[in-house]
Formats: sequence, structure tokens, C-alpha cells
Amino acid sequence: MKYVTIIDIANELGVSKSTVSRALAGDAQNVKPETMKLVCETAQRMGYRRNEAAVNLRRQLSKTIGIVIPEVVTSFFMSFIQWAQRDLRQQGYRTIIAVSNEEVTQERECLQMLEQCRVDGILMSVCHQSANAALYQEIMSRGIPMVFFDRQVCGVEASQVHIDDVSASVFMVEKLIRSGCRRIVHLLGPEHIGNATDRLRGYREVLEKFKLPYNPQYIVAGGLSADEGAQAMEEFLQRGLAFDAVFGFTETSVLGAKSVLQRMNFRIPDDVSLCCISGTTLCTLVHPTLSAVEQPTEEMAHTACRLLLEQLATPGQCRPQTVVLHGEVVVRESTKAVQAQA
Amino acid sequence: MKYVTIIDIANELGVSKSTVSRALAGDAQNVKPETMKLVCETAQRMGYRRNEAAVNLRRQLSKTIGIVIPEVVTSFFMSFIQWAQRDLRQQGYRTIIAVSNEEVTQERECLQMLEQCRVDGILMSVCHQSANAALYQEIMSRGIPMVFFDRQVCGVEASQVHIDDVSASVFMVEKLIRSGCRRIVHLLGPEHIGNATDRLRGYREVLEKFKLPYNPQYIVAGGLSADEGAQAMEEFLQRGLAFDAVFGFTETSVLGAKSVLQRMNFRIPDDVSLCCISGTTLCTLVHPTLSAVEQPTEEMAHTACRLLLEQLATPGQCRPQTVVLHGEVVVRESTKAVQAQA
DNA sequence: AACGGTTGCGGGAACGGTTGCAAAAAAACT
DNA sequence: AGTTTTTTTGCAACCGTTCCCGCAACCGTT
Repeated sequence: MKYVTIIDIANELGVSKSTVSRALAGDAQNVKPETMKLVCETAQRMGYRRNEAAVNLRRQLSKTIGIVIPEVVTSFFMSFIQWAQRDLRQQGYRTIIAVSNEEVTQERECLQMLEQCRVDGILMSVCHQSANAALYQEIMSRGIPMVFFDRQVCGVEASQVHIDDVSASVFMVEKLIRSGCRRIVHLLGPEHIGNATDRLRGYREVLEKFKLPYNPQYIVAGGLSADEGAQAMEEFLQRGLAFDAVFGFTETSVLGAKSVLQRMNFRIPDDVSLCCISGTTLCTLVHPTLSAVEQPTEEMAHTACRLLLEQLATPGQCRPQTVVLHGEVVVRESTKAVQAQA
Repeated sequence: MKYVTIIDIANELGVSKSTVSRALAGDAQNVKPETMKLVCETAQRMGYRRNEAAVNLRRQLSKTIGIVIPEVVTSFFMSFIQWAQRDLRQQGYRTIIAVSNEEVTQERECLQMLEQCRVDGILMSVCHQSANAALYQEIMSRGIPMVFFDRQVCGVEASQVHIDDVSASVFMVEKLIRSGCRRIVHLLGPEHIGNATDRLRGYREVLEKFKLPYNPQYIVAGGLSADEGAQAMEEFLQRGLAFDAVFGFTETSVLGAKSVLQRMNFRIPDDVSLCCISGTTLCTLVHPTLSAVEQPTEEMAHTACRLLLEQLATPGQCRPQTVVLHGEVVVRESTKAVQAQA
């Protein structure tokens, strides 16, 4: 239970703790090579582990970045974290992960915890586009840079990185229409997630462009989870309306809808085309594989880290900037081929 | 960039920092109710955030548990973390998550980092059954309790919690045989994961019990990922052997195999039954839904936390204990119904 | 021998909280 | 009023590390 400290090492060797500290820090300027070697070996031998708490306290910074994500079900956030951790670690930063579980109050607790741990910066994907906006501002006003990724946040002057939801939607829905679909159901995302509005807007833009009627009956709240998606699908089926495609806010909800349809023996894509935005590897694991606008996860992580690291390097200097990435439409088996020009 | 400290609050109110500290700690014994109220309000107003580093340094403990997981692709570990976090938070513990990416050296770095952060205990799922065993021992000998979950670890005297892989295997394979399958391919897990051996043993036991021949040709190294599973499946198909079922070490590898089979128009389960151990929600999202022995994720998390918390409560007292949980066989669409008794 | 410069090291004050102990203040007894 | 008891507060040490400052030893130069 007792950890070895630099004082223990100092006593062991009959030198001062300053020397030990310098030796372990590799300060070649101020410590003789032999001493350095001796100290490091003794530290190794005695099983010394630096006490981060002491370092943080003294240095007034933690070399730690907090990452807040809304959920751990989809692989997107997990994969984002993996990329981000790699980038951050390369710059000597640790990461501490907090999950808000899509709940505003839990999100607040997460942020408070991160502040207590004196994180140097925060990468954040919000669970509500505006509910905690004031808190974000407060944190940033204390000098802790935040970069928001994936989910857009409203009314906060901060760096953001997300995909162009409108055009992602446009691309995907156009693909559907060009493949012959005319009555497209949209599984709408939760209204408190800004991206949902944009994706719906893209959907409507395409209908307009192709002079197709917009019928609100074809819009169902599909939530985020597979269960919600399944429920939404059943709800729509109740309405008894003809349809030939389902375009979903997110992967999981479409997969929920998919299982409902397959259970009712709809053929995919012959009877119904399926597609969504924000696809991950999951899309390739299901059958038929799911057409989707893929999140550029790696790029998003790189960008978010870059924006954050820039702010950390030049405190208070950087103006917030928003980077909009482009998702890649990947057509797979769940949508029909684009037909020859009519 | 400057945080408010208890000294700032003390100066503001003209009291000592001891009083502020006690007031914020809610020490009703030693501080007048009015003072307490005043201090708390001022702290609130000034935007005070306790410095965890200072507390940890003074208290010689961090109230933090480290969780090390091998990967972030499958939802199992994510979901485990979520449950564990809930239990631990209830007892006042924070969590810090580290990912070893299935690499022994990265796992060592993770553990070193956790030690530096002076975590009070570690929940761990290893990436190799024995490679870092000495390190685990060393950590535990320093008085940091570790509990190993899901993946078994060899040659270490520590608490573990995992499912009964042999009987899980037995149950699943028996189901296959009772549903009429006779030539069952097994996608073997990596040899450095102890559970793989047990699952293979279960497979063999059933064959023996039913007096079916064991043919090593039907065992293919299926790895962990979907890609590896797909590759293994193709490798097996090359052999040109007849088969009517695939039983896999894990979900993802079977899903990889599944996409290969479906691309080649095998009907599931009519031509080939599919099933695996260690299924998560993913099994219900694919089509046809996948029969599997489900991980009792929640129970495993509860148990692991309980074992760890017990050790934390009575330092050095608890003998290591191994808890073996039972997975639940969930039959879904990818396997045929069990036939009437022959 | 005296000089400035470099090198290598030790002393000690921070960093922000907690906590045992003593002292002061307030309350409750004679 | 004085005494005891209780409540409330302040003092100071401490946790492990960093880092500024100062000291001594040694160097080569004059």
C-alpha cells in the first residue's frame, strides 16, 4: 500500500530529492550522467511510480483531456475515442472518458468531474443541442478549451467539427430517388439533436428538387436505438401508406426498422430500400449490408484533436472555428442500383 | 485559467481555509450551520471546483478505479463499463478507462498509467492469458486489488469472474446436434485467450457424448474480428468439406463468416446453422438473428465490482475468489428448431 | 593567486486541500 | 459571577513533486 517516493530514492542514495527529480525528468543540463543512470536504475529497482496527483498539483495542469460522449452502444464513439486517444497520447496527453447516457443532468456531472480533475481541455459530443450551453460557456470562460464533435451545439461560441448533414442527406436521398424510389419514409432523429433538423432539411430539399410531394405522414420519430426504430416502423406500418424506402437518421434505428420489415417478409431492397446516415462497421455486418453515409470517424477525431491542441498551444488566442467534413455515401446491398437515366 | 481555491473563499469571507474545507465537506459536527451555508453559497457563486489532485495527494488515495479492456469494437466491453461505472459511482469511485488494443505492450503502458494515477483498484480484461502475469502480481503485491473479468488469466492468484465456457459451449453445440446438425465447423478463438481452449473443449465433449467423430479439419482459427471470421470461413470452404453448422468463438467472427456464407447464397439456417458464444445486442440486429450464449454482462459487472469493493473495504484480508457465471443460451433464427426426440 | 564561468547538487517554498490539536467563543451549568 | 462544557474556529503539519535560488567545486584564463 505504500508507494516509493523520490524521497525514498534520495535517502537510499544519499542525494537530495531535487537531484532525483531532475534525474528522473532527464534533465541532462543539471545532473551528471552517472548520477542520472544511478538514480534511474534505483528507481526502477525500487519500483518507483511517479505520483501524478503531486505533479498535477505542482504543475497546475494535468496533461489530461476529457472526452464526453452520449452513449456507448454504437461503435462510432468508441472508434472516435480510439483515434483521439492515439493523437492525444502522441502529444503527451492522457484521456479520461465520461458518458452522459443521453441525459442532460448526467452530462453536467461529467463536466463537473472533469473540471475537478483539472483536465486541460475537453472533447465533447453533446446529448442536447442547447440544454447545457451556459455551462459550456462557463467552462470555456475559465480557460478550458472545448471542441464539440459529431453533434452540433447551438448558441455556443466554440470550435466544432461535424459532417455536413444537409448534403449527406441530399446525397443519400437522391440515390434513393435515382434508383426508383418515390415514397420514402424518414426516421427522424430526436429534436434535441441539431443534426436531426439538418438531415430532415436535406430530405425535403431533394423532394423539392425532384418535384415530389412532401407528406408529413412519412416522417416518423425514430429515436436513436434499435428499439425506437422498430417501434417507429411499426407505427408507420399502422398508417397503411405505401412506401418503397426507409431513410433513417442513424444506423441503429434503421436496423430496428429493418428487423421489423424482415420479420414481415419485406424483401430488401426489392420491396423496400434501406439506408441511413452515420454508418459504422455495423452496416457491413448485417444482411443485406446497409447503404449509408459513413462517418469519417478517423478524420473527425484527427480534426477535433488538432483544434483542441491548437487551442492548448496558444491559450486564449484561437478564435473558435467550425470544420465541416463530408461523409462518404457508401452504396451497399440494401438499396437498389441507380437506374439508367429516365 | 485561474481556478478558485478554498483560500480565495476564505479570504473573501475572512475565515480560515480550515473552516472552508470543513464547510464544503459538510462536516456539521464542526461548523456552524450559518457559516456552512455562507461558505457553500460563496463557493457556488465564485465557481469553486475542488482540486482532485490536491485531495488525492493528501488522502493518499484517489477514489478512482481503473478499467482495462482489450478492445472497443464489440459492445460487450462498453456495456460492461457502463454497468460497472454505475456500481462504482454509487460507492463514490470514479473510473478511468484504458484500452490495450489486444496488445501486450500497450496493456503494460495502461497499467503503468493507472499506477501513476494511483488508482485504488483495477478491473481488468486481459489481452493475453499469461504474458503480463508477473506484472499483475507485482501490482497486487503493492496492495492494489485487481479483479479479472471475462477473459481468464493464468498463473495469477487473483479474483476472477467469467462464464463457464465449457458448459456454454456444450449447451450451444448440443442444441445444434439436437436440431439435426452433424458436421459442425468451429471458429476457434485465439490461442492466447484461455477461453478459446475451454470452448473448444466443450465442443469436443459434445461430439464424444453423441459418439460423433472429431475431425480437426473442422476447426479453423477464426480470430476475433469480422474480417478474421470471414477469412476463416473462406479458408474452410476451400477445403471442400460438407458442413451444416458453424459454431464460433465469438459474435463478430461468426458475423464475418455469415456474410461470406450469405454472399454465396447459403440459406440460414436451412443450409447452415450459425451460432456463437458471447453474444450481445448485435445478435438481435442482424438478419437472421443470431443464436448465441449471451454474456450475462450486467451480472458480470456487478460481480466484478462487488469483488473489487470487498477487497477495497478489507485491505489485504480477502482471499482471491473466482466466480463462474452461467451464460444463457438464446435460440434465435440462425439455428433450426430442436427436432422431436429420435 | 585571483578571477569569472560552468557544472552538479541541496535547501526550501510552493501547489490546494485535510485534519489533529489547541484556542477562542458561546452556551450551560453552579 | 465563576466554572465547566460544548461548539466553533484557527494554526500548522502534511501529502509528493517541481523549480527557483544559492552554494561549492572545478575549470581555464590571466
